[in-house]
Order: sequence, then C-alpha cells, then structure tokens
Amino acid sequence: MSRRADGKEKRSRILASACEVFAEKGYYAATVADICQRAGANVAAVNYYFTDKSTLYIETWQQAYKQCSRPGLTEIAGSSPEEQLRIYIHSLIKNFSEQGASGQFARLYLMELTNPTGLIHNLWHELIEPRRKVLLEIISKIIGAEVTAETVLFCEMSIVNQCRTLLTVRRNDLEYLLAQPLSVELLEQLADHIATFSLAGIKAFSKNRN
Amino acid sequence: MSRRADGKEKRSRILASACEVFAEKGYYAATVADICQRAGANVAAVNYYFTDKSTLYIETWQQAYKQCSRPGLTEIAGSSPEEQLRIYIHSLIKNFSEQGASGQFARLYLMELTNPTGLIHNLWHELIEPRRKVLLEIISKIIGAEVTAETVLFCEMSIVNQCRTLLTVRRNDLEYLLAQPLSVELLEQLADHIATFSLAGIKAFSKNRN
DNA sequence: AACTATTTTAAATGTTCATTTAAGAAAGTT
DNA sequence: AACTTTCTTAAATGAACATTTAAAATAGTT
Repeated sequence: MSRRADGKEKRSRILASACEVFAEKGYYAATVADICQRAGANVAAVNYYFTDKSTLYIETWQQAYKQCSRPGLTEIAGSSPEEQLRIYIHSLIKNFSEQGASGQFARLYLMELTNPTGLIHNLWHELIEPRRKVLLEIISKIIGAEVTAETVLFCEMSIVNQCRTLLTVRRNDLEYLLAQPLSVELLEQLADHIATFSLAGIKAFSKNRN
Repeated sequence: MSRRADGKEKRSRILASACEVFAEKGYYAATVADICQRAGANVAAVNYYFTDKSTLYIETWQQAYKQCSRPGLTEIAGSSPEEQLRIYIHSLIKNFSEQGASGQFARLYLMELTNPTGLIHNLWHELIEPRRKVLLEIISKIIGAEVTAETVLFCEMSIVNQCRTLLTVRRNDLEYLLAQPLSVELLEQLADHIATFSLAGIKAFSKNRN
C-alpha cells in the first residue's frame, strides 16, 4: 500500500501557499504556477494531489477552517450586553488582522466575500450562522423586546457592514480616507469607535430608552 | 477629411455596452467579445476605435462620468443638519439603484471599488472629494465643534461603509441576511434605518449632548 | 462612374493560463 | 539488487482571450 512517507509534505506545503495566494489575490487572479512556485513544487503537483484548481480551493478552505480559532463566541459571556457588543466588534476586527492560521482564514473569507466563487457554499453557512446568532442576541438584549425582528436584522447589518468594509477596502484607500497610516493601534481605535457609534445607533431604536 | 457620418455611431454603441458589461462583471471578467456582441459590432471594432481594452475602460468612465447627475450636492441646503444627513444617505443609496446613465455610472463606480483596476486614478479623486466634503461638513455641524477632526473622519467612515456594503454585496447575500426579497421600498427603509442609526451614532461623540 | 478615405469583417496571431502526458527519480519492499 | 509504488519533472496540449492583419464593403467626393 503506501510506500513513501515524504509525499504528503509537499501536499501540505501547496495547501499552505494556496491559502496565502488565494487570500491575497482571490481565486481567479491566483495562478497555479504562482502557488506551486511558492511551495517549491512543479505545476503538475496541483493536479497530482488535488486534480483541480477548484478542488484545491475547496480543500484550502476546509483546512483553513479547521485550523482557525473561532473567537467571539465563548469568552463573551458574563459581561453586560453593551460590553459584549464591544468585545464582539473588537474580536471580529482583530481576527482579520492576526498573523498565522486564524488571520489567514479570515482573509480568505473576506476574499470570498468580495470576489465570490460560489465554490464553498456549505462551509459558508456553517461558518456565518453561529457568529451571527451571537451578535443578533446581543443586539436583542440591548434593544429590548418591544421591537420587530426586522429592526434587529437592520442593526446587525449596520454593525457588520462597518467592520466588513473596514477590512475589505484596500489598505491605500483606507489610509487615504483616514489621513493616516494603518497600524494595530489605529485598528483598535476604529473598533472602539464602531462600538460606541453602534451602541448609540442601536439604542435609537429602543422603545424604552435608558 | 471626414468622409463618413455613420462611423461614430457604432463607437458610441460600444461605449454604451462597455459601460453595461464593465459595471456588471468588472474589468477583468468582462470580455471584448461580449461587449462587441452587445453593440452588434465585430471584435476588431474595440481596437479600431479605442486601441485597447484598457483605453476603452478609461473612456467608458469619462463618458459615464460626464453623463451622470451628481446628486446630494446641491438640493441639500436649507434644512437642518440632521435632515441633511437623512437626505444625503437617501440620495447616495437611491443613486446606485437608479436605471439610466446615473445608475450605470454608480455601478461602474462600485465595481472599481471592489474590483480595482487602478486605471482611473484621476477621475477617482475628482469624483469622491466634493461629495465627501459635503458629508464631512454635515457631520461637523451635527457633532459640534469640540471634537477632533479624526472623530469626524471616523463617523464619515461608519456612515459611508454602511451604505457601501449595502450596495456592494451580492443581491442574494443581502436577501439572505435580511430574510426578504430586495425592492425599492426595502432600500428606502434601509436608507431610513441607516440615517437614524447614524444620527444617534454621531451624537454619541458630541461633547455638548442635546 | 471612378476614386478615396472610412469602416467592417473573418481569420490569423500571440499570450496567459490550466491541465495532461509520458518519462524519469526516489523510496520502500522483497 | 531487482521490483513496485509513489513522486517529480519538463514539455505538450488546449482553452479563453486580446490584439493584429489584410482584404472587402461602404459612404462621400470628384
């Protein structure tokens, strides 16, 4: 049966560089040649190990998904809903600027968001829903009961969209808009801003204002 | 010198279909063949009239820019800053869902935003700055003087990013997130929501709360 | 009608990729 | 060492496009 032990190593190196390249350039602009070169492999390796560029993409997602941590879901409990919202937003934004596997996956995710291939439908919902529920519940708690479900959805959108664009826009454009260079501290500041802004935004819809 | 009067008509038909196709698919996914077919022209027509796909793209922008109306800049004066903000957001969102030349240009603009080619640098700033100034001033008026310029920039970002993603996300995804089909009325509702949400958000930073 | 500048066309060319092929090298097994 | 899988490689193939070419068609001018 299996005669060689070294083979799977190149396979995983390809997977790693594929994650990099796909996250950087998106599925279509990424070339098999580029991926293989970064992995120190011959072009044919992709077809040998994955049959396809598209299959490689799917496997890249699965692997990245497995490896990444999923913050913002557990460590939130305990604090007030207002504080939970702040933590949620911070962890969402931090997640994407992280080095290592989590950050990599997050960037892959954003790429699929802005440059959709439609190849990873299943994972997509699996991924998005648990997080979403957490946020929707936080908003519900803040906004109070006497409000339509639609209002809660709209507020969720407002929040997520602020974060999303922040992370999606090209670095240059963002620096132009903010008139300063991007840094970890600036991102923290922005997360803070979004939290304050959104908290007030949500409360504007609350029936029993506090 | 010029012997024929019919020629320029095909040229402008190509420009029109180029606008459609580029706005729909983005620069890279758009094919010269597709553009020409929609214009009822031979592929060679693009090179004959524009030399290049990239030159065609640039000319498409210039023409679309010339033809589109620029709402949100003039009709705003008079009302209170709060009302101005609401009008601004509505006109921004409406602009993109419009049929005809303005809407076409707006969609071209969004495409370049999410799928940047970098080919239209000059126009970009010309386009973005006047609008931006209007919004920044409205925010300043609402938020009051005792606040850093940075805070105003952050608020602008929060507002624009809510609108931007709304218009950038694929229709299907948006309908999924909102749990209802998209319609002109829904967009109006969303614009209203964003206005209320953002107004409260801005005021959260105001030193002399009212 | 003959002429000339324009415009249109079908087919050729060239580029950038993904994918396949078939031959060769390496590792493990007997 | 001979043998058999498993990997690796350079080169071939093929598809999708943009771009060029050179010949044909058309419109306006004389």
